Amino acid sequence: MPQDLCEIFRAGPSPMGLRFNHGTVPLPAFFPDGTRAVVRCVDSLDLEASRVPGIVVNTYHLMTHPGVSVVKVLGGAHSLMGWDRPILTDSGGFQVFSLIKENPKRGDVRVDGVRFKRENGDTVNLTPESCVRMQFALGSDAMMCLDECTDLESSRDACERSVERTVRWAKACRAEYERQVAQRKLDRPPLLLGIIQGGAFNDLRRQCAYALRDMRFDGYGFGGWPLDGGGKLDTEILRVTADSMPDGLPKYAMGLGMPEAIVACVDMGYNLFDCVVPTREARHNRLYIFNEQWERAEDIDPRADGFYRRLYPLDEAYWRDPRPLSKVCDCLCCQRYSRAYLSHLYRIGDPLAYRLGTMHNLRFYTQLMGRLRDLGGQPSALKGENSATKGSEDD
RNA sequence: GGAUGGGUUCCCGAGUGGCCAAAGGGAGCAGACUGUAAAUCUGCCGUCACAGACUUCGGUGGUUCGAAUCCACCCCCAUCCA
Repeated sequence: MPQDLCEIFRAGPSPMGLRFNHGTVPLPAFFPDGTRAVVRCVDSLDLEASRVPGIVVNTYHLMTHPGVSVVKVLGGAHSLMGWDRPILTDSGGFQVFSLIKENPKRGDVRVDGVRFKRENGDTVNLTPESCVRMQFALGSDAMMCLDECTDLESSRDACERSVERTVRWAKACRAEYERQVAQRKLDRPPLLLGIIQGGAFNDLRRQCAYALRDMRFDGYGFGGWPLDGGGKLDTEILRVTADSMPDGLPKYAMGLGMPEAIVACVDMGYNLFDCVVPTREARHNRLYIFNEQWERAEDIDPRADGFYRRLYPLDEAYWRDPRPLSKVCDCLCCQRYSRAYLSHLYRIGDPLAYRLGTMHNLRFYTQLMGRLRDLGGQPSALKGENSATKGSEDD
């Protein structure tokens, strides 16, 4: 069983980290989204410089461009991207939610999977089996089961159906996964994580979680959309779901989130995160900085009020500001350039602005995760370990 | 000196008699962004005592109930010919 790959939880009181085929990652960890095999505006050296421990890519989007077979021919996603740290592959289930529910013309959900309609008229099918096979072909370190997403507004009927499908698909994913592992004779197979649905209904969440636990996945994800229309987090449903996941395995809060949401989720037991916020917002003139009162990285306290704020580089206040974005940050931008220069780059829309901004926001997130580990409550950083620490974000 | 095409609100640029304070871009300003259809999207964008009024379409006169739109002259710009 791949269960023993999760050394984090085998190591007793001093856990080590989540072991992937491409390195061990101390938890809690944040993986930025590189949906289409690129974390937008930065390359893999930039990601390493930002101490990013791993990334998430998307099976559906890669199936569309450049095509899974292309990625496979090029040696998998790691080789394609020149990235040798862990890659988690998302299944594409979320795209049912974000693409098809927004616009039903883009496809439909069926009993045995999802049918996407491309703009050129082609249709592509995503089934639990094809989804798992593609994630193997991509060279995934950790793959997600195909699921059907709901949100807080979804009706009980819709959530029951989503749980029913998600569980059935999970079972099919599990079976296909076992077939692939046997067929490929893998001695170190990737991780396979199940996704818990159930919308805003506590009992459905538990029901889904327990059904998935029977399939003994290597970790569990909170699926769905735990935010209301105003962007407010439903902490109760997150907590109920976290509590229904087995301890000692990855608890992945998919798609979350804002810094304060991550802190709250870590306190609930979640230890793995991904989100587009740091990268997208860097491209949208929003940079994250820790409280400016703090002089050193060790001062950062993510549980303090006002532990961070957003800085808008276009703001006139920074046109002549010679200071770095943040005193406590060691990213390329903060080490080398002033707010004034960055502001100028944003104003003229130079791609360098987006690169530096993205690197900075990513470093903000990796620093945040590092501090959360240091301050405990969750398995702390892997310190002093030698060979397997290449995913570590710590200095 | 001659010919032709032009001069529109910060910029580019539609508009050739009323439905025009004037399309559409851009810039500017203000928001949004949470398993990325997102270097994107939304709103505002002549002035004011703001369900109304006032001032704008190179200038000055004129025609008309009514003109950015028609006429006359003038001033600029572009290209071409001498």
